[in-house]
Amino acid sequence: MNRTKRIKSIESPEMTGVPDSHMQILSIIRQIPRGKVCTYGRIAMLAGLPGRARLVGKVLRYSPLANGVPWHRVVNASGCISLRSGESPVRQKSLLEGEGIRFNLAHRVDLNQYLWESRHASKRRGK
DNA sequence: AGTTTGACTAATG
DNA sequence: GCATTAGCCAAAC
Repeated sequence: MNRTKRIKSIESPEMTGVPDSHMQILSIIRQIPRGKVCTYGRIAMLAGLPGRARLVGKVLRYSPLANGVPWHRVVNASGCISLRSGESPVRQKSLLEGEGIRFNLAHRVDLNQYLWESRHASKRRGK
């Protein structure tokens, strides 16, 4: 399957520069409900791109935030906010706190409590 | 065309 | 828990 191959011979001359993988990733992020977070790695996995966590970050960086994508609900595997240098994590933190998400003293969220696991799962995660 | 970089992560020590 | 390493891959040098 060609996930990075962009088809030139498509009916629409426009919008041919967006790889399928990016659309998949954005699609997953859009499903993160309010008050929950998801990790880069898990998003990649749900998008059918296991191991491509960095691609998720890249997509978010290049994607205009005007896409209705709840970018602020994406944190790293440690529950910390990962932001590009230059940007303050305060904004993302505020947005999450506004949804009822609490941060601990290490500025981390409790993934045990807030991680969105996409429908089913319901795996036993400690207590 | 080779190297570096990055909104990442799991595995080690 | 922190530092290092290795995998990852597309864009930027």
